[in-house]
Amino acid sequence: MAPAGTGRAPVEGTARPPVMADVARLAGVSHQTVSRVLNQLPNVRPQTREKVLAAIRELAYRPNAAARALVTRRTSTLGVISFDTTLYGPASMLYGIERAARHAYFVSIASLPALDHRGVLDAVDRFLGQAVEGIIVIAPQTSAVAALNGVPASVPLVAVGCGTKAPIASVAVDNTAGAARATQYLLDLGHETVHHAGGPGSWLDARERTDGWLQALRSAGAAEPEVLAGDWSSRSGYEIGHQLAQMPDVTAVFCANDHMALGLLRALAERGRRVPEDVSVVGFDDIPEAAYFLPPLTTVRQDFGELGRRALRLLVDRISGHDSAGSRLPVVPELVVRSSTTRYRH
Amino acid sequence: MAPAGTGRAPVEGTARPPVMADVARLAGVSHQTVSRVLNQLPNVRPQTREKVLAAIRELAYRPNAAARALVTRRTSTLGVISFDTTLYGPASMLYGIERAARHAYFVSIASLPALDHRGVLDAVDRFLGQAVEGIIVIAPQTSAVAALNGVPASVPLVAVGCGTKAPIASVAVDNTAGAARATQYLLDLGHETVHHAGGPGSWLDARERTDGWLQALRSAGAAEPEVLAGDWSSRSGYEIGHQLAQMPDVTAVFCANDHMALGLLRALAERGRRVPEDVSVVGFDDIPEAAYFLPPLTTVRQDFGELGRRALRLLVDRISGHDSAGSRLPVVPELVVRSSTTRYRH
DNA sequence: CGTCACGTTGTGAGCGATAACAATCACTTC
DNA sequence: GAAGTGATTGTTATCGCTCACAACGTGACG
Repeated sequence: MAPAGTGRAPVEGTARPPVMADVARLAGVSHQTVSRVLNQLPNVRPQTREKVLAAIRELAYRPNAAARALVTRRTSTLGVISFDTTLYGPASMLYGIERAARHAYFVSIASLPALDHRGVLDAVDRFLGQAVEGIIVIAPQTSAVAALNGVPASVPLVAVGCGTKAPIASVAVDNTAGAARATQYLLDLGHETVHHAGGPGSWLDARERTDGWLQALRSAGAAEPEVLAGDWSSRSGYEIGHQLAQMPDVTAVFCANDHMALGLLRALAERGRRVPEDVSVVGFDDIPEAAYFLPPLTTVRQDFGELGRRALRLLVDRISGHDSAGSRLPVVPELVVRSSTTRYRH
Repeated sequence: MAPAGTGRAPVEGTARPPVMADVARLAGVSHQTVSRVLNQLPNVRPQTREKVLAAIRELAYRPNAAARALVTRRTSTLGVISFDTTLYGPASMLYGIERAARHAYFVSIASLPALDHRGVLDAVDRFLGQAVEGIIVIAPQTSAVAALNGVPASVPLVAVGCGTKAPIASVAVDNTAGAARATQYLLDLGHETVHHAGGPGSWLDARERTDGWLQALRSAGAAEPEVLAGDWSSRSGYEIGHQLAQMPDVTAVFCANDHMALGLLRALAERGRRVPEDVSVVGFDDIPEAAYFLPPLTTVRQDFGELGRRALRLLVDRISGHDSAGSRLPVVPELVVRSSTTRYRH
């Protein structure tokens, strides 16, 4: 047989991946019928469908995503922008998002070393170039939220873990309630007041936790000690611990997160202040290791995975148009009592 | 002016994003010239280039990634398959990879709850459907490596953190050397032998660390205690710690990772065995918190970020054809001495 | 027995970019 | 002054798929 004039000759060396036309030829149908089978459209005779499926298997055919995206204008891709995914919180949220999204979307990531205005906008721009269908920003810093306001609304965008009062679609943990709960618990134990090792002021979560702590103190009429601000790291907790250890009236400390609490515990131990006998300590997050600190840490549990799943649900709702307010309700954190806290004896 | 018969009328409501032809029309050139400007091809008059760039800016034009991918057969996308990205190691590697890749690639992720044969193959398949240009597998488990052997070589694939002896292209930390170094250090401090809280046997890293420990013991002629295997978690370290605390001859313990060491420290403290006076403890990884354990942990530092970067370099080399063996050299970990270890007094 | 409806299948026209090639123009160069 | 050279620009085909619509066959119905 002379080669047909249809163009593509079956070259030996270059194993070009099969395309829909190849499947159609092998199955003895038109390319459109193959497309119908692929997209599960009705009105294909079962027998025909079987032939097509067999041809697909035989050729190990895989539809070309780019060609499909070109015509449907859907990429089935979401973008997640996150600050340092090495941290437990962001990593857990990312994990929750990806697990929930994978059955319907690809998840593309952008990890930023800093959530400055420029970085966030660049990341959004990159994703728009990739034609993602939606973007989730794990944006715990005020600067990030500010940047998001400057984003054109050409693509659905959801923020997560950026405080409950952000002016954009978002899901969040009720940091304020969690912090108030922890503080109240310490006051109920008889402590006259509670000191606070705070997070960095540029983070909404940190501010809200400080707010919750302050609210609890005020409604109890307790003294309001100055906040010692750290940066979430154990190192900063350690430094704050040394400062607090010098103040004899400190009997209870609420830390902005568990890592800072770890550093604080070490500083107190070095100074000979026993926990919980002399000082009670509470953390925030309930990282998996918190139960194995010395002593095991009383802390406020955040369900990061659930947060990620809710963010995804909210985003999918926005992509499809119907905006369900339900998934925006803040996730309420829960106090986990361990042995780093005890009743204050006068 | 009557609307031209070129088809697309400028509809008011449906703001269709601008395409290359729109830019060309506005700039008064052909779409090909626009393409040339976009792809930085030579032989475009500076003046023309400026006109085109101005039109691009005015329309806020953004090239359509799908259309480009369709014709170039390049998606500028990489896939990263990882086991539980919540863990510090995988999260750090992912971070390193993404940071290194972003200037040239999009990074799509797949987090698996378990690295079984099926899950890995599914993830690879998903990525092939997305037409990624390469895949990195953060595959620390033997089962994952086994699964990778069954993958068709249609796309470049690199494994990272899967031990140094895996039969596929990979980069890794020299776990064996690190473990031997830690063990030798303890022996040099005068300990007659070193006990080992091991990781799960299904992980190559765990096996290699156990190997290194064993090698060091053997070459020193020391006794070889039975390995107590955990699962990386603080909880398992805690349980092993309770077992070891009952054995009076235990004076030094090498833990497979820092989290297990944390649990072990707590168990020893509960049993009244002081660290380092009664028992010296060494970890592995040097997570940021290790310096703030009680006492601060002597450990073996792994540079996960560097590992991620090397994995990316190796993958890019393979994509472009020239396979540089250089980046395959194992990363040598470093012993970080803190106060959880001390000389053994007879 | 013609017509209509419906289930099933095929045909042709794009989607928005790049690649290959042709066309034009300003200068040399002999 | 004709031909050749290289820079610049335009024209057309093509990537692999989905969409809109046309065409076909079959049975129900008047």
